Amino acid sequence: MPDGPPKKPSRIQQRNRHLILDAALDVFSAHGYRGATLDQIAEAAGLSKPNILYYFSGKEEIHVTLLNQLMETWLDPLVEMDAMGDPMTELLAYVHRKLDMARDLPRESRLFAGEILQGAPRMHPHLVSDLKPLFDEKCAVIQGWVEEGKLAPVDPHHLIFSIWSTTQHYADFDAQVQVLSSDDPLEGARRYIDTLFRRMLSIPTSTSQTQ
Amino acid sequence: MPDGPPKKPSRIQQRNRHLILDAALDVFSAHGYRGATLDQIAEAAGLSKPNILYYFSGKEEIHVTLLNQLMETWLDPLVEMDAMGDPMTELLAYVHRKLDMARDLPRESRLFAGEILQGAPRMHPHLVSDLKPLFDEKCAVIQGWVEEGKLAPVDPHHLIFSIWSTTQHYADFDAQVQVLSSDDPLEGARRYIDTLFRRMLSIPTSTSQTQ
DNA sequence: CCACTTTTTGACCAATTGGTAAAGACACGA
DNA sequence: TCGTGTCTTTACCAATTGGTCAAAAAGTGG
Repeated sequence: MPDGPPKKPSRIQQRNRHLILDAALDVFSAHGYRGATLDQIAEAAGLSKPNILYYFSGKEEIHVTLLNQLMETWLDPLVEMDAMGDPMTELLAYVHRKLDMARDLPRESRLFAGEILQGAPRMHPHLVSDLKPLFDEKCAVIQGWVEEGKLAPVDPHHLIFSIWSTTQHYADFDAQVQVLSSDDPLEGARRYIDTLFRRMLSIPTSTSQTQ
Repeated sequence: MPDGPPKKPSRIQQRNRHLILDAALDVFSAHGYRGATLDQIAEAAGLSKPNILYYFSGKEEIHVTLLNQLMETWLDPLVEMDAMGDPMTELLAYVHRKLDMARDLPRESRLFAGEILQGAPRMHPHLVSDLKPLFDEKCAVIQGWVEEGKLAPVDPHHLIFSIWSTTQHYADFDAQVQVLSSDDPLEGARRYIDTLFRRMLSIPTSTSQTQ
């Protein structure tokens, strides 16, 4: 059963789909799935509502499309962590890449957070098929580093959880961070988080540690 | 202009208001403010929709009531951190109290997270009037501990942010944590987070540290 | 048992919202 | 210029949803 000619998308299609997805990212990340309306997305995109539905079959397809695109971007920093590199260097570089993402892609971070917060109704399959294998693989890498004595003893699973949570916090809880910070928090965050994981993962130099 | 007799709430009023708020906490934390419907809340509470509106003037009042109640509970662990106690003990006890809350009150954690994620539209005043002063006060306490040499040098603001994010992560991102964990993650989390902040805050024993 | 207050319900409404149908505007190659 | 397929809009639903209202039903004190 042939699929028919795939038909490359026209210039206009590319432009409008991109317009819609960008507008939808704004709206979904600000109000959540249920809180977002097609009218809001249409207005933000500068198109009419039926026109939106000419490019996407419905609200859900827009949301799913965003989530799919996001997954790739989201996993990339972890993918880049190299088992062959220096453990401390690789892990700290990963932390900094995640912090860069919280700074540069806060809408994406909030979209992801909102989806997970509500039980990942649309993303659960992706978590199992894409995230889980990568997560397991990188946990094994870290475990290897620990066993080689290149890192202080640490549970890789929770280490990664804490990297995610501390970095994404600055995007997801921005409203709170803004209230509590006088100057731009991101610079301080960078120094603090670097120190946090450096102290967590450093092998004690010498002397006996208490207990 | 007298306020009239305050009229203590009847037994029935207390019971039904409590039923409604508990049901609303379920629904709001699972679907967010916009995603929740009065019908869902009514069904979860075992009451009819008009009956709900007999006890609360509208959807928003229910939400605001929950948020107000929550604020007290939420700040309590931080309030209990005692400037007179031993710094490391106090901070680690605070971390463990926060982790207890993520375990025992996940609905509350998600309600709070959802509100902040969407820019704290209803809670912003509370953040400024309640959270900010407490936060500043406790930051000063921690700063004092650092200056006394009782803790390793650390930015108190980001330290608290990282305590919040690492602990609440287990409630807010539970859907993700569940996918990635084989056994119950909370026990491992407790050990990991304890170690994380212990290493972060410990004064180096002796010897020179590299760099 | 009776008056009186509190609680509960069924019927209803206006606004919002996701989505459709069909006609019209537009682009573009022959 | 014309015709054909692409894109856009206008007008319109049906369902959902927050909320109202008046009347019925339960409590409650005397």
